[in-house]
Amino acid sequence: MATETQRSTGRRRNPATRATILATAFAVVAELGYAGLTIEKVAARAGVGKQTIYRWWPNKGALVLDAVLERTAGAGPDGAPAELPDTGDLEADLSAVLVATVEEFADPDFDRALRGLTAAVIEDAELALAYRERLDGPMRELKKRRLRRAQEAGQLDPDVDLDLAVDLVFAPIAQRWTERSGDLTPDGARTVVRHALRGLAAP
Amino acid sequence: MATETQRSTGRRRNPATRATILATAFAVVAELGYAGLTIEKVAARAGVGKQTIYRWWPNKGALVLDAVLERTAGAGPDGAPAELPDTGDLEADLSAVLVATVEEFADPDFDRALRGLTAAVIEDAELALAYRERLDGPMRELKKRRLRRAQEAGQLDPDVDLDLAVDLVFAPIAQRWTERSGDLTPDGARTVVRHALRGLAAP
DNA sequence: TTGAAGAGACGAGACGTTTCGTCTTGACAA
DNA sequence: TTGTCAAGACGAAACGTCTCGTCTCTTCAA
Repeated sequence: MATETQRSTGRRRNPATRATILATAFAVVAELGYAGLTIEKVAARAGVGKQTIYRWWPNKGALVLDAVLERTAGAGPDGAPAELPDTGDLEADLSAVLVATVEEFADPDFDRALRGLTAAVIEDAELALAYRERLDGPMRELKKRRLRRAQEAGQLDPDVDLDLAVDLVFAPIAQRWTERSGDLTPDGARTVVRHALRGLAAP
Repeated sequence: MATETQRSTGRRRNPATRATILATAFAVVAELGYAGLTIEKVAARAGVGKQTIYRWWPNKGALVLDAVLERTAGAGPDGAPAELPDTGDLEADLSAVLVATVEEFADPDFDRALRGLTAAVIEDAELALAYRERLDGPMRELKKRRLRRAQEAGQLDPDVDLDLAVDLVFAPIAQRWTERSGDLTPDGARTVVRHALRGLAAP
């Protein structure tokens, strides 16, 4: 999946081609959805041979994962933001993160691309592993770090499992997004954080 | 989607054929996943003409929704269970429901079928609407009814929105299932309920 | 009361189209 | 010499539409 660093003889891989393919894949999945995305379509639009795609990505899912990753990684300076905000006010910090997430979902391109990736991840266990390791995992780690500091500061139940805490804070909004079961508003996000934290507070 | 009650001339729809198609569709999606499910495959296995499927279902998604619905509906006597348990102990009642959900997910057939449906729902807004109206909505209504009684009994913050409360209690486990981000255990389910209810308790 | 006429469901499968993933070719860069 | 690249041919599979002949069921006139 394009993460090898092997030195070898022969012509080297063209990074511009890789970038073009990923940008095109993102555009296609944003426009037509995951089901509507076709390797042939991406190849044609990117002005690239099909084999050039098949050489580097085993299937649609891997391609879309890389395409989304390329976009979200662009948020931070060298990959991902190194740390979540920490002003000492846990509720405000988590609200800021969740509100930012809600605003990302409001972008139709990002919404459709992420929907495509999520649909693929649900069915494909192998892709789900790659997704966890490269997208969800790092983000979850940041959340856990922030919560751990709060826990050490006595703002959180010291016995609570941090993975559970992350789920309690972030899953309700994520779930609402996948199932389209309600509006996604900044206010709603803040209310979720308030109640979740109340449930996780030190006794 | 087979809910019309129009009287008309001509041969009537055969309920046995409908049942066979839905059972076959469930089996196929359980075995091969949503991406692996093909109308042709269902038709062949069910011993049915393709047109007989296309006549009644516009696409894969609608077919799988009906197939899953047919199964889950079989749980209750005349459709769905009319009410969630209400022993007066809110935490125990909700834990029982969530533990039952976790156990359903442990059935590989049900797991894969529901994964297929969820994958389709994420991408298809129209199918998502049908899913909400026929599967998620009725279940959510039961949950809200149970929570409303608790609210009236003073066990819950009277100002909290019931939809938010449902999400806070049930989304963490659901999210963990879709993303395969952790084990699904009865104990984990009970812990989620405990903390979620603490966050929703009357102040 | 009956029985022909019509409407629509059904199984079977042919049809043109699209996409799949593999493979080949010739140019080109390390 | 080795590997990347664009281009596209290739057979297999599934798509969704259609036509066919058979079968039930309703309607209506005799």
